[in-house]
Amino acid sequence: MRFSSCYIPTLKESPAEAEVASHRLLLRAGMIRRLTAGVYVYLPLGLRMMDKISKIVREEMNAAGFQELLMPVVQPADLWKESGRWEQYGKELLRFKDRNDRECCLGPTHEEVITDMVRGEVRSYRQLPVRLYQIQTKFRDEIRPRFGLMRGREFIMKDAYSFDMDVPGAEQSYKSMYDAYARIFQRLGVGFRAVEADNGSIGGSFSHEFMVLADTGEDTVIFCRNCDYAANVERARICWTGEKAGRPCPPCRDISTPGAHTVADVAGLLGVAPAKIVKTLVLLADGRPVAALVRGDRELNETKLKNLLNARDIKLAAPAAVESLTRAPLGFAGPRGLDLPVYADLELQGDTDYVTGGNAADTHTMHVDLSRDARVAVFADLRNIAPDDRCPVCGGEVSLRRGIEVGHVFMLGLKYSESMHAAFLDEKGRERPMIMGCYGIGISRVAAAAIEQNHDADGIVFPPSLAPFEAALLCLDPDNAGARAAAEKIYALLPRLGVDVLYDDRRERPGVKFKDADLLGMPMQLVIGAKSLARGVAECKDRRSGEKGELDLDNFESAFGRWARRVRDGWNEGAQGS
RNA sequence: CGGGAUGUGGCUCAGCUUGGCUAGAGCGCAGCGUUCGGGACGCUGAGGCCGCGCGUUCAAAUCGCGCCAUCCCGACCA
Repeated sequence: MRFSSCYIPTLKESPAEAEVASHRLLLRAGMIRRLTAGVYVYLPLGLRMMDKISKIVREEMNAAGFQELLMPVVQPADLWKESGRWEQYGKELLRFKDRNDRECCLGPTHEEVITDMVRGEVRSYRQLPVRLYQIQTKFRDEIRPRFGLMRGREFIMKDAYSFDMDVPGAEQSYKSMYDAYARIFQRLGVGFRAVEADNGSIGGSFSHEFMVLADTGEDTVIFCRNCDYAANVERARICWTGEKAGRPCPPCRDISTPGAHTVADVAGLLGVAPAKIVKTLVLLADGRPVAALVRGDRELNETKLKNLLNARDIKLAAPAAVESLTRAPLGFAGPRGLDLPVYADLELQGDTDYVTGGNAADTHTMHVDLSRDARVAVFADLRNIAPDDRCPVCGGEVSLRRGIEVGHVFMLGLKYSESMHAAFLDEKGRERPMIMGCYGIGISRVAAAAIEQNHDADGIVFPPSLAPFEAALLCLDPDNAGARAAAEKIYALLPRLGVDVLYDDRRERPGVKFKDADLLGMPMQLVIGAKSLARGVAECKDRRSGEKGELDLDNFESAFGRWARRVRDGWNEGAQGS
């Protein structure tokens, strides 16, 4: 493509709305524009990038034996009522009525639609497995859209679904998707980890997330430094190997702690370690109040509590509710004499003689032995894993890193096939539910994550596999007939070598072209000007390493071929993953 | 939904505290000229319901109230 005829509105300055690198650079490079909160236009360059990603995804999906189809964005409410998610999904599901007053929604995912379709066609085990995917626009009315393409409300997703007749078959489908995902992210040149994850509102029996490691990620993942255990913190099991404390402690005593609302306040005032304080949190599980206890230096994991209680929804109680339930202002709740079901983190069994809230204003209680002084319903794993914890598999040391969830594979089991009656007849003529899996990749989010990982002070540093163009060709002196002719010749040649090129033929000053080429981040830069022409060469620059060289114009094709291979190899060596 | 911030030409921002004359700058855009290897320079010019509404006032970008939008921090997810 000739730059002069392209719509690539680059920006010299960063728009104020963009905070993180990928958002800023996508805007500056003229790849996206915001239409409204969390909804973006993909400009030509941005669309080319999406197409590059989609192409790789399609190749790997097809290779894994999945077939592409395309499902509608608008879906009837009936299907969602059947699966039970019309009530479950919450406000993220954008609902509306059509002219006939029928309830509809915009598809945030397609389990219902595809299950409905498959159950209508598939009757026999002979027709299984069915393995399908699509690349399509999704809409989720997110509470807080953020960071450009990272968390949009409207976004592009690849979603795949498998229907198998038995568990081994379903596991085979799951495995082939898991492997395909690893290949996809490797080919896209992003550093990633596959981690165990919670299933969330999709449901099912187990799942893995594919995380791109980046400090701006919204998730935290932990992985073992010794074995290959890796998990989302939401999910990471904690192996508490301590002994149950039998150590007796003195009787409880209330103590005045005016104004000490936080663990830090109490620790400072009483001169005790945060680990000797018990945090008492009041939550509403499906509207029912419960208390959760964790050590003062730990964080409650609400997902674990939600799963333990089998609750649909869990949230911290509002301050007013806490006050009426504990008869004390926020910050002074304690398990002693509390008239609520109390759930305590396992680790709290390891000691006695804790400090807790006193359930009265400006009061804490010392010398608390939870098994003696409180009625704890269950001790369970309820907290987030921390850097000082050990790997639940091998006991090794763990690391915590931030990550961006770009893919998620779910073993759904019977969740949808039972509620929506997707069944088949097996070889003995018995009716059995299909075993399902579903698998998502956030195509637009991958783009953001890749840029988050690959950029520098000058702009984007695109991995070749998803660069809108693999090469930039700059003609610095378009008015010089010789330079122009040489550039045109290269421009005609590169596509024949399988390299798509953005040819900057604009009548702009050289500085403008250099800046734009760096900003747009094409992996290979070629420069032709009167100066280089006089030496009989085209200059070349590897965008990533910044390494410069010269390619002989007389022998251009082979010189370019060698250099291009070096640039690509540099990326392949850099690619990592697990 | 709670907390914080912001809203002034296409972009980045000043002006608002202490109301007052024709609302400014840089970038970008158009024309002309000089330039021409890392976002040039000069001259000329176009472009603004100062987020919207109501109010206070002789007078509002500026003060008050309400609304809307956007961004950031916490509960969801690809």
